[in-house]
Amino acid sequence: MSTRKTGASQRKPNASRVQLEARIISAAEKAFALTGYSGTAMETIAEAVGISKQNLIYYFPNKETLYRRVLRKTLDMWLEKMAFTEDPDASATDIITHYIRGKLELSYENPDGSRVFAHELINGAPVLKDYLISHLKPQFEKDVALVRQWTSAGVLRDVSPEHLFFTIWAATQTYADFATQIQLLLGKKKLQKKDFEDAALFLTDMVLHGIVANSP
Amino acid sequence: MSTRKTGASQRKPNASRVQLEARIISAAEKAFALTGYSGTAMETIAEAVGISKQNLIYYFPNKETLYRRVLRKTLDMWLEKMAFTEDPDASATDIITHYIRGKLELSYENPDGSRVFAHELINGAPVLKDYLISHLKPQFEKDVALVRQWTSAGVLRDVSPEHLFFTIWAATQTYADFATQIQLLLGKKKLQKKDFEDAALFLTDMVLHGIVANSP
DNA sequence: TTGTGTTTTTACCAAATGGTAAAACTTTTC
DNA sequence: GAAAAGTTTTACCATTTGGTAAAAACACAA
Repeated sequence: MSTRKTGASQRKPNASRVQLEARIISAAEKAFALTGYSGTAMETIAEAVGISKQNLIYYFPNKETLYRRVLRKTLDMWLEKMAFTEDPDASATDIITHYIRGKLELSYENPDGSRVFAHELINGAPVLKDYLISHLKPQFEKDVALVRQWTSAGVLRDVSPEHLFFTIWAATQTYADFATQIQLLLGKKKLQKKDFEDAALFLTDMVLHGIVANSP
Repeated sequence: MSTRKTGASQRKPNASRVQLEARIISAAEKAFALTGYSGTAMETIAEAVGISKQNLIYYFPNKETLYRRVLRKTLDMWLEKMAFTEDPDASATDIITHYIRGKLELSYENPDGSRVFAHELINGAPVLKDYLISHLKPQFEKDVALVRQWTSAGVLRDVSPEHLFFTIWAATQTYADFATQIQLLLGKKKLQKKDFEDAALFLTDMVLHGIVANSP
């Protein structure tokens, strides 16, 4: 009874388990984004949340579990928006424009998720490999086929659909992953929405002019 | 002849020492590329070279020294080839084509260096920040100015030079950094020269069609 | 109040890690 | 061939890290 809680860690009085877990995942994402899996200590994450390491382990029994949850959260977000083939009536330019903007929005809204993903990929995707094969690849092949159709129909010039996707992905993710470099070169402290808007304008413009047949 | 006996530490650049250092740097590059700075243990590097950790420390007194050497090696390579403004008589399309191919060659020849660089940037460039400001930024601004001139001269359409560079950098580096993903989606065990050639053809084609004025 | 399930804290620990100190061994130089 | 310089090995060590075990504190219903 006399043992008072030193106000060191201010718990939210009504923080439910789910809410706390969300806070943990968010903090973990930030940490993994910065230093990758092996470079991130459980204690660092716990500190960021304001709980003890052992308490963190109570919620996520080990580091890998937490890491997988973080990855899954990002991937779920991505799958939601990364769909390419959606509206069969939309034009190729509309779909591509929408796709580029969607990916850029993700980089803007969830840069840390993008960075965790980048770490994982550079690492050789030890955790994500299976997912990439089972989920990303089929989607990719479907989208590639659609681009090929556009080319057959004379809407697009004859370009490699695969490399088109690689380029769009790279160009959109770079604003999250390499934000430091871009900020520095643009002379800004932090990338603003405006910068992402500029990027979207440039990218859609160049890509469409670059691949659409008979473009002015 | 003249070997002085001044008590000062006088080491001569023994050939074997230089060779061993090169092997160490190469192994360290591979290791840092995979797991980043904090995720890489000195012992892992030593094992890869085939020497003891203490012996490694004899050559590189601490991890940061080794890391900086690895970074510097890559940056030196990059600076050599990453020059944009070179021949004042070359056409814009020639220069851009050459630039894209050069960057893709670097990704092909030194993917590990690219990955170390990627880790460092995602980390917020704690070590490289100064270098980026002092070396990369001036070069960048010079190149941006040149692109702007091309636009003024009516050679290029009015596109953002900054974002053009960001896109080219991202698109070329992705073949090194995210090789795992690309391999997987292309269904290849390892990226071959052919794949980089395809990437070069696609990228130069799309970029030039995308930004050159009056392109067919 | 008390019993029960949940959450947090306290106390440890074994393994890994970056690094020091110095002995032992090898090569070079005179 | 011995001193000097250079290299490798051996022996440690303090700290960090992921993780275990269990006690303590808390929430809440009967």
